[in-house]
Amino acid sequence: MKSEKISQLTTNRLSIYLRCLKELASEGLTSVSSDSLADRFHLNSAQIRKDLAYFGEFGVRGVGYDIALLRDHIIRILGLDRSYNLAIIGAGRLGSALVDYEGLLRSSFHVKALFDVDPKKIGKKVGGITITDLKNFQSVVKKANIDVAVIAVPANAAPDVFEKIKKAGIRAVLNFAPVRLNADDEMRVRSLDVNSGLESLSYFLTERPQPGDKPKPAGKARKSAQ
Amino acid sequence: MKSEKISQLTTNRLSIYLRCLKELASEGLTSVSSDSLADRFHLNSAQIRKDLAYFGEFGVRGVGYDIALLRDHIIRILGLDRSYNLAIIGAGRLGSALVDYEGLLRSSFHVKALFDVDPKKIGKKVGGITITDLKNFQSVVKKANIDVAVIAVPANAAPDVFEKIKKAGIRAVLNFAPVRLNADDEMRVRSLDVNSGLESLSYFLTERPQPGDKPKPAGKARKSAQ
DNA sequence: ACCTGTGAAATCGTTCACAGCA
DNA sequence: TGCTGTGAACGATTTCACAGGT
Repeated sequence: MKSEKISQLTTNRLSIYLRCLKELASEGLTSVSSDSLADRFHLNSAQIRKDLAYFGEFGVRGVGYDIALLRDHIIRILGLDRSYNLAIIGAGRLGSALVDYEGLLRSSFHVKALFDVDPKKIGKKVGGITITDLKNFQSVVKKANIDVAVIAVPANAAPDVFEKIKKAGIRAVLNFAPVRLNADDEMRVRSLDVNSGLESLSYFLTERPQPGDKPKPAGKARKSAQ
Repeated sequence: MKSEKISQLTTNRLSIYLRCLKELASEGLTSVSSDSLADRFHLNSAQIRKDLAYFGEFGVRGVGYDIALLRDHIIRILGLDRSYNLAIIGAGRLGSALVDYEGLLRSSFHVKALFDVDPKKIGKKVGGITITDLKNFQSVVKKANIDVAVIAVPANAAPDVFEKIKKAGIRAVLNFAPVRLNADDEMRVRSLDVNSGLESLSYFLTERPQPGDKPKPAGKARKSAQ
């Protein structure tokens, strides 16, 4: 508990716990122990306790956690007790889908701007948001007080867009393009990348006969079949 | 080296290395050292070497790695040298966007079926794929030899859809719904969850004054201010 | 009796540093 | 000399197991 650094693994799990607590709350439950929470959602109870302990003592020994209370604590810890303005770059199918994604409606995140470079799209509306020319990115971002940029453009356009985001001083990026974006320490990029997801599934489906009967030497021409 | 278990972190990085190698190859380069690869893409060269070493000796001491060769090795390791049939469940904006997502076009993954429950959608086409009634899931999955299911339905529908996927014997799932799906060991679920992504950004943006000056005891009523 | 919070142990992952090959 | 492959050191994360509240 001292002022240690909190690992990202921990905060990602807080996000999961929050979702679980919301589900329990919606069932009308009021209290839960780390064990029952773990059983129900396939988590580890010691880890739940440890994760929470980094931030305070939210439970009562012998009793468990008050669901509503713990939920609100996690909301505060994650910074979800305020609202964030999003800008989406790329008004293709994905970008448009995000504008009125149901999950965003009840959340702390609100789409305030949608950009594209296609003159045929600029000026049109998607879910109440007018598509703006990417040329005006910087000024619109300032005016709308954007906190988070969402990259929903094709891979080849993503690096340029990322530079624009950097220049505009936006510190948080959600990236859907299948590219590596090199962020400095001032920024945080989260990539939700369909390809990586599928590739990891591919590895899982590839039943390796043995994970360790590998080909041997490298070299360009096999020295001889011998 | 020995038949150790390969960590998921390693295979995820292979996916990244693959992307990097493709980029280098497209620039006409033929050879690269772990150091230059690391510099260029902000990776760690020792880690690259170690990750690769789990699967074989792909490099040449004093020289480096042959880009095309290493790329092909990783493709084989990840099981990307064959093709996979996808079924997408949910023909909303997200599901439809995925059907002709550019990233999928040049990949090993091919959308073979698209399901929905909405009678108004069933029978219509999206990017060459006819939307099928979810009722026929099991039989269509068998006929089309589906390897991977993609969940693109609202959160409340996701658990039922997941059960259907399980019953149909599909072992790999890409989940876009913001819910926890409890997979057994036979299955692998990868969740690409917009909400978790945003919540992790939210934590990052929440400048904690000190990560460790927490509230203290819990308990319902403070015993006294004393 | 029950359940949290937490040191200590165990496990897992990363980085170092260098032997050995081209 | 240059760069890989790899034990060994280090660091991070998870799990155990129990002291201490209620």
